[in-house]
Amino acid sequence: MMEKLVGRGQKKRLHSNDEPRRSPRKKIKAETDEMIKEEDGDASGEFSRPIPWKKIEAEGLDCDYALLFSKEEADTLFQQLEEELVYSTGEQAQVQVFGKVYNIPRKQATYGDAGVTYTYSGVTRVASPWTPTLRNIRDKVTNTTGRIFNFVLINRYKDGRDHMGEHRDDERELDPLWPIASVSLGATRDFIFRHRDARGKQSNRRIQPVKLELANGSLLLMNPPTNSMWYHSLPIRKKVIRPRINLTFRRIKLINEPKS
DNA sequence: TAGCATACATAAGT
DNA sequence: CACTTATGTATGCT
Repeated sequence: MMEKLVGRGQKKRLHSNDEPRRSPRKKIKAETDEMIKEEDGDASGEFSRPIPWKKIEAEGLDCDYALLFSKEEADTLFQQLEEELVYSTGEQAQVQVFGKVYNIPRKQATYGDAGVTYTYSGVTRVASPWTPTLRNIRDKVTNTTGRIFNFVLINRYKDGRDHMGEHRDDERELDPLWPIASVSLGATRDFIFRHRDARGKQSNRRIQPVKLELANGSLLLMNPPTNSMWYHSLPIRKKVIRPRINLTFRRIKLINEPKS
């Protein structure tokens, strides 16, 4: 149970087949340098603020990454959320997988506009009303991306043992043409994408996984068709001892008039 | 080495 | 009926 911690270069492990460092200050890492392009604050673009974005691309994968909050801002937001948020308990904190019931290895909460619901592994959750801090973060994301979101799924990982298995966010109630905006607060965690055709034993395709570090105060935009082509996961990292709160802002289609 | 990371087999319901 | 997501186990890496 106890950690032996002692920081032995946690960051380096992401570079497995290492090459000479061409850009030592990169805040995120991918398998190849080609996947990441600097897009330093082109304010003439569709984004309203000159934040340095990084583009992460692979076959069918399209993400934008930026540091949205300073460390001080992020730490404050984290503490405010720790006081404000109420996480699911009881049955709402369990998942039924293949007939077996498991406790979710993390904590979850759902907030959003009135009337929005979200179904995850057969369990429907109702969005609680936005809290002040969530509104702040949501508005910052909207101002930065030009996108409006009506829902946020929050996952809290108390340490590196809390995790999330490989999955796609491709629920039917999600607008497939809308990006998902993922805000990270607290401990840095590894984040792994795997192409859907590169899973399992007998997949002919050898598409390398894309590995990122999601830092305190960062925003990761997952643009279509990333979420249908790639699975993602937040793997166990036993050396991580601090908590992380992740907020994934989404657009949920209102299910008033479902198509038969 | 011991411990960690990763890949895969596996569970039964929709 | 293809797909689901967490756990357990095997194996490789450092």
